[in-house]
Amino acid sequence: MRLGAKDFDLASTVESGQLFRWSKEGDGYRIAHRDKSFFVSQEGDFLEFSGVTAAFLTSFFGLDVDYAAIKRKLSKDAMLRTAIKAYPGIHIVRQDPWECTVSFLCSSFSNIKKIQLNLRKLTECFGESGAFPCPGDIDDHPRIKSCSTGYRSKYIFEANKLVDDRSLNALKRLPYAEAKARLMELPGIGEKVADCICLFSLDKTEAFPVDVWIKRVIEELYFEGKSMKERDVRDFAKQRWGALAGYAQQYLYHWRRTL
DNA sequence: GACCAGGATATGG
DNA sequence: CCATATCATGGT
Repeated sequence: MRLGAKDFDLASTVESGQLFRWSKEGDGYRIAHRDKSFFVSQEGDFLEFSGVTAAFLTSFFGLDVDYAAIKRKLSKDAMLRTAIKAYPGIHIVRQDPWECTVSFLCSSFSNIKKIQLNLRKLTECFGESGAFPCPGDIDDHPRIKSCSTGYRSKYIFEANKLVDDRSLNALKRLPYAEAKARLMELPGIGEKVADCICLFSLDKTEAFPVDVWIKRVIEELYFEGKSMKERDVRDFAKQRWGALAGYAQQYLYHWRRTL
């Protein structure tokens, strides 16, 4: 199937650290998410895809969002304009909240390769016929640990007992601050992980996850390399970009990492 | 508020 | 082969 995708870059969107269960396949990507597995490739302004509906893909990759308008506003910032020019087609994905939660519980003090390994093993270990396990299914602590999750295993084990799809999806209807506060009630979810879940699965575009890379790039571009507190980085982003802070984060993150 | 453990992988020397 | 860095959090 074929779908128009203007102002969208599949490669940088998939490879910008939002998604973990994907691999290159032929001239495109095989992407797994919850119970879905689909193939996508891009030729110019069109996506060639199979395994999901066009409606799913449109929502998943945010093809219904006016990125031209977002970039126009953010490009008033000279620093940000450079990052946007480097990868102008990056989109924020709309993930499933549960898979997103488990993914970023795995992410703490880790790296992308290892997170991918964790999620591959968790899916093999607890999932049914290749699908990502549902809330309630990841219920064996020693086996979670055997998925190379280390000290994060107890967080995954607890989160699996404490949430379900309905409660997580209900967070989409709450204001950002409330959704984030609810997520942070779960063990292992602090400010950074909560912001990732808000931005990548709950449509909270004002969320600004602060990791080592974002902290570094904000210090370099806006504060002459002087060391900042994470709290101050978040406050700066909120003040400067407001509801578009999440988009700014993604452009800056991918640009700085691929420098 | 600053420091530290905990667990595994990839990369560079 | 060893040293080092890695998309943080919770406890002290």
